[in-house]
Amino acid sequence: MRPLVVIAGPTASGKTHLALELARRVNGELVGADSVQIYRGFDIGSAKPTNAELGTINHHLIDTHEPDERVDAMHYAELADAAIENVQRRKKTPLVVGGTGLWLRALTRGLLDLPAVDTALRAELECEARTQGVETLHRRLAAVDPISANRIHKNDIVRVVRALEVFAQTGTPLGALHTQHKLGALRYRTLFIVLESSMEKLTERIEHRIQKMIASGWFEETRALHARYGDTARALNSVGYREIVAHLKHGVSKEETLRLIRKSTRLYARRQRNWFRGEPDVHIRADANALEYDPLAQRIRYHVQA
RNA sequence: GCCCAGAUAGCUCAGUCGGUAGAGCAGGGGAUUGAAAAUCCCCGUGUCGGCAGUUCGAUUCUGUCUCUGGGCA
Repeated sequence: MRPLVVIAGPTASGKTHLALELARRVNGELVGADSVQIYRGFDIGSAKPTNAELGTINHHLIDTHEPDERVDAMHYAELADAAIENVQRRKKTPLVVGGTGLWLRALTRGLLDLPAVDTALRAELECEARTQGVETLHRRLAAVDPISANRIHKNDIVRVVRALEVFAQTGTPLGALHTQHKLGALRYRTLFIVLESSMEKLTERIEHRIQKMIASGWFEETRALHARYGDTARALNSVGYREIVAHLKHGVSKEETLRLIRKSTRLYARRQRNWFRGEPDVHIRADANALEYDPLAQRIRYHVQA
């Protein structure tokens, strides 16, 4: 197993900054793990590292896909495996950095071994959920996969649809597969760093960052993306972008839009914190400021060379 | 100075024909196995402005005081 550094944590916790700092010290390259940064054009609102910040540091899986393409967790993991191999072949250290928990888990531990998503089937189920109500689908799920039905709330359209989809594709209840699979062991020798911060501090940083994004033209960026891709870009439904789209389409005031962006960003940060809090095999949990300098670089060098 | 309307959760307010109260917003907690920045779930005790009176019992009725808004001088 080859070594790998993973830097995760909530939005605005300083992941990118730390990753760039480390990349310089350990001769590393960035491998993104971010479900919005992977799309071209989503620059300002996703806090994508700028060319100036990157300098000579190479990056992978950032800016690699068109907004109307579809990348899911499993596909990401395959792409990331390839990117990591590529970096390692050149005797450099991959620094996986991002806040998309499921993608990181897919990469570091693997998901269930299942057939690729059948988009037609999914669209059909979604349509049924919309016309007949999710509860109807949930009842159907209870008949074929009681374990999942019991675990998934009847309003959780994403998971109800996914479970029905898996059963339709494989004939096996997803619930049964889950009980067998558990969480796999780490697929790489990994130094897993999770950045943590109090909500107060995070809120402050989020506020500051949003101001900066607006000043850099986030509204204009969103307007252009929406004009070009409309509903075909799923990332337009992500934190901030979705609020700006509502402003453009339904005339929500700018003040109200900013208020809503702040709110959903904070909620998002909390969701991420919850996710990473429960993640096993994390080696370092700390505030980014405590990690920027030598002790960490030393440990990483040690870890990587060991 | 007089008249009227208010004073209840962090904010805006509802309500209790007298038995100590609940919505929205704000805020908080949690789930998460190919949509994941997605999707979903859970959480409301506060001298009911102060004091006194009536009452078995007052946030509710009465009086008074304070503050706020509006009107008249």
